[in-house]
Amino acid sequence: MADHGAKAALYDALAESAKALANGRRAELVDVLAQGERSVEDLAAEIDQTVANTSQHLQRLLRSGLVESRREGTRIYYSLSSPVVGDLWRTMRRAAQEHVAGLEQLAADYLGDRSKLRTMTRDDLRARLRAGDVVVLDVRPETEFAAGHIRGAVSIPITDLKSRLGDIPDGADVVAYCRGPYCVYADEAVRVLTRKGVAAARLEDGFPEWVEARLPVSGG
Amino acid sequence: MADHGAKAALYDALAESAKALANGRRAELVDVLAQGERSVEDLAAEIDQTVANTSQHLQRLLRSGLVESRREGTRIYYSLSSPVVGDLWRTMRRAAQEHVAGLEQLAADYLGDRSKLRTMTRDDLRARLRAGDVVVLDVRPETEFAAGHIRGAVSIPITDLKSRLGDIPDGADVVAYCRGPYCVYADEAVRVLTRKGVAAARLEDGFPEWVEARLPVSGG
DNA sequence: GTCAAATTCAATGGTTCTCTTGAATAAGAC
DNA sequence: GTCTTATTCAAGAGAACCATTGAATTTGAC
Repeated sequence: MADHGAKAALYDALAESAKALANGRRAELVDVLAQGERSVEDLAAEIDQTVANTSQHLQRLLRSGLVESRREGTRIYYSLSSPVVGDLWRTMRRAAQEHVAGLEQLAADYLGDRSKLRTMTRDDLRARLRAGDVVVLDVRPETEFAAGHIRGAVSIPITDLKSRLGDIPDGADVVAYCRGPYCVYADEAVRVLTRKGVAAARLEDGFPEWVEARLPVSGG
Repeated sequence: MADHGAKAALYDALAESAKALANGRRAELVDVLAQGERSVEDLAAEIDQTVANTSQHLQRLLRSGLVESRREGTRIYYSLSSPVVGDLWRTMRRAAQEHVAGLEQLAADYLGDRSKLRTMTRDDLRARLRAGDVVVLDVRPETEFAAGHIRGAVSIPITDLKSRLGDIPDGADVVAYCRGPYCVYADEAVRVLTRKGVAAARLEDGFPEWVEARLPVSGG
């Protein structure tokens, strides 16, 4: 290596994108931002941190170039700079899933017992959608649905589900989805629906993965 | 969020895979390991660090699960745990390329002026290989070639290139490749060949990307 | 202009990271 | 057993990271 300084500097810079995501709180932020843009206050509530701390994490992401911001009146909205950032987050999650010790236990601690929840793969759902014999339920907040959703899906935010059970046709077979594989909303929805006697399954992963697989979407 | 502790712990664990790569030296290590297993001493030389420091970085990678090790006599060989790790490294690099400020300059500082080097995409090379009118030159060290290479490629390590120019048929159109888009070997090869009057281009990226694209390989 | 709301800034303390140094281990050769 | 080689361990100093706190800034409403 003739000139190690230059090589080191280059690889340090390449590692910057990993550094930006090398923190649980920032990972949470990117996970939410993968659903669409959000204000600082909103994000702070999502990751259960103070606004000041959230702001600092966002600025770190901003400096790394992985996110962008725009001002609208007194609010500032952050969003992912490009789809590559979502790819990075998902790949990173996949690597952790496969290799990080103890991850399954932590997932179980947070999500509860998933073994009794029926799940469905993207391909299965795609086929069922073609056949038209399934109700696809988007249980994310309304704004995320508006920013983009699985084509043919119906929006009932998880917060409204109990009061809007009447919206679901009798005898329907429901598939619920939300933000991704570690999002609790779809799990919760399946539990609620099953208790009410509605046949329900959870899509294995969420909307961003559906987009990544180039399956049909609406909105946004 | 009912139980933020569990969510935070889960996302901290997901961020572990990013933390493992959130360091320039470890990025260099993974880049080399993507070519095949290596001993600690060997890796230390590659990244121009002390053996002790290299060992500590390797153990960090080991703890994260991204790499594995095996003992052979007095040597210990490290390797990537799975292809997902290579995916992660490449995705991370792509994200940095697209978003990290100043990266191009740092690349130029390390690699020198590439503007005069003819380049070729994977698809181009694939077509030329089918046509059979090109000599593909693997300029990585012999052991990396042995661990796997582009089908039909010839091995002339960059260190031997000047003394083995006779091995290259007269009038050949040469495409050189090495470890990846930030590897200097192929650049150097193209410069040497061009100076000697041999028509030469550099494959845009290296062997791991060729494998990732599921293009034909031999060996390993 | 004043006031309120959303966000950022600046300073602090505790934790983790990173490189260095020199000693300790493990395996093979003799 | 001794010696050599490859690797790891242990301790320490300086830097970077992260959550907290309270003040400062920016914008819009009035």
